[in-house]
Amino acid sequence: MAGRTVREEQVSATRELILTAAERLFAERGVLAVSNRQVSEAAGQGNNAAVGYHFGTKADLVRAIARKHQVRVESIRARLLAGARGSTDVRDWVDCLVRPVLEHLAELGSPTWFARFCAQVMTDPVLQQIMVEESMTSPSLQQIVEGLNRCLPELPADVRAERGEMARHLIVHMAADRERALADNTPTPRASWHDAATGLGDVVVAMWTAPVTPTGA
Amino acid sequence: MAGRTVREEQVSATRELILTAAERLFAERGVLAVSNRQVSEAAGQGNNAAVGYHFGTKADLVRAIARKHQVRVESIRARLLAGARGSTDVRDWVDCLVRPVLEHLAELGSPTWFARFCAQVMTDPVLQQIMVEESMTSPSLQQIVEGLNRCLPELPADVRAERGEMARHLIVHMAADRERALADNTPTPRASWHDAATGLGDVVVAMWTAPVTPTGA
DNA sequence: GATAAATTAAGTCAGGTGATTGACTTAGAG
DNA sequence: CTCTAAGTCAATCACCTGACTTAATTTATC
Repeated sequence: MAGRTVREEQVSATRELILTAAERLFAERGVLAVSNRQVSEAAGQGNNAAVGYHFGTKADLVRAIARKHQVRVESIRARLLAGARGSTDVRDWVDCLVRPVLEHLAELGSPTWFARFCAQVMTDPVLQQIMVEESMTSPSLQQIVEGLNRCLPELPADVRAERGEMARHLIVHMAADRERALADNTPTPRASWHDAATGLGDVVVAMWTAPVTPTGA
Repeated sequence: MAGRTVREEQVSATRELILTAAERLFAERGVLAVSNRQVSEAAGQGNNAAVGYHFGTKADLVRAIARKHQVRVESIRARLLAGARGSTDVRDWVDCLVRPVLEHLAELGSPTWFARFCAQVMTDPVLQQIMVEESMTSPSLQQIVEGLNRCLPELPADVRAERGEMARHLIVHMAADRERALADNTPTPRASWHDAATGLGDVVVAMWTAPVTPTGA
C-alpha cells in the first residue's frame, strides 16, 4: 500500500488538474458563470463530463477545492496555535486567526485564485453553506475562540459573535482584494502577504478590544 | 407635462415590478443563478423578454437596482453629513459612513433583499465594477473621507486606503448577514438595524484609530 | 372616433447546459 | 497472456437560456 500505483497517480493528477483549472476559472469569471464543461476543457480533458465523473455536481467540486486548501491552512493554524497556548495577549490569538490564510496564500506563490474563490462562495446564497461546513469543523478555530474569550471575559456573548463574523469577513474579503490587485497589477496598500496580515491584525485586535456602546436593551 | 400620463404611470409600475422581483430572486437564489426569464415571470409579465425590453442586459438590470437604492442612501447620508460638518470626532464621520445604509434597510421594512444583493454583486468578478461605478460617484462619500482625514492626519495614505476598504466590506457583509438572519428567522446579535449600526460603528471607529504596527519597509 | 406609437403577449430560434450512455484504452490481477 | 475493472473519450438527450419576430392591446393625440 505504500507505493501508489501508476494508475492512482494518473487519476489523482487528473483530479488535481481539474481542481486547479476550476479554481482559476471560478476566481476570474465567477463560480456560477463557469460551466462544468468549460472546467473540463480548461483542464485538458477531452471529456466534457470529466468534472461530473470525478466530483459529481458543481457544489461537490466547490467543496473539494475548499477542502484541499483548508487542510494546508489548518496545519499552519495548528503551528501558530502551539505558540499561543496560554497567552493572554489578544494579538497572539488574532494572529492565529489572521495569519494562516494569508500565509497560505503567500506559500502558493503568484498568481493565486483561492481568496477570490472564497469570497464568492461565502456570499452566494447556496454555496455559502458548503464553505461554512468545511471551515467550521476545524477544532483549532474553536480553540482560538476560547483563547479570545479568556482575554476578553467581560465582552457580551452577542458582541463576541458579531465581532467574530466581522473578523471572518475582513480576512476573506481583504485577502480577495489584495489577490485581485496582484492579478491586475494594481498597486496594493501592503508590499507582501505578511505585511497585509500585520495590517489586518492591527485592525482585528482593535476591533475585538473596542468599547461597546450600550444599546437600549 | 406636469401630471404623469396614465401610460407613463403603468410603464413605471411595470419597471418597478421587475426591479423588485429581480432584487428578491437575486438575493435568494444568486444573481447569476436567476435568468431574465424567471425575473419576467416573477414580475407577472407574460412576456419572457420584459427584462430585455425595459432594461437590456442583466448587467443593466443590476445597475438599475443599485441606482434605485443608492438615491435613497445618498439622501440619508447628506442629512447626516450636515450634522457632522466641521466635527473632529471620528465617531461622527464613521456614523455618516455606517448609518445611511442600515437606516435605509430599516426604512424598507421587513423583509429586505438589498444587502444580500449588494454583497453578491460586490464579490462577483464582473458585476463588481458596476457597483463601484454606482457608489463611488457619490460626492458625499468623498466628503466623509476628507472629514476622516482631518481627524486622523498622521495615518499613512496606504493604511487609510486599506481601512477604507475594510469599512466598506464590514458594512456591506454585516448588513447582508443580518438580513439573511432576519429572512431565516435566525437569532441576530442586535435587536434592530439601529443597534446593529451602533455595534458596527464601535468597531469601525476602533479600526480607524488603531495603532499601525510598522512593517519592514 | 380614428390613428400612430408604445407596451405587452406569445411564439420561435440557435446555442449552451448538465446528465447519461456506450465504446475505447490501459493498468494490474490471475 | 488473458481478463477485469477503472478511467477516458465522444455522442446524445431533454432542457433552459438570451435574442428575435410577430401579433394583440392600450393610450395619447389629432
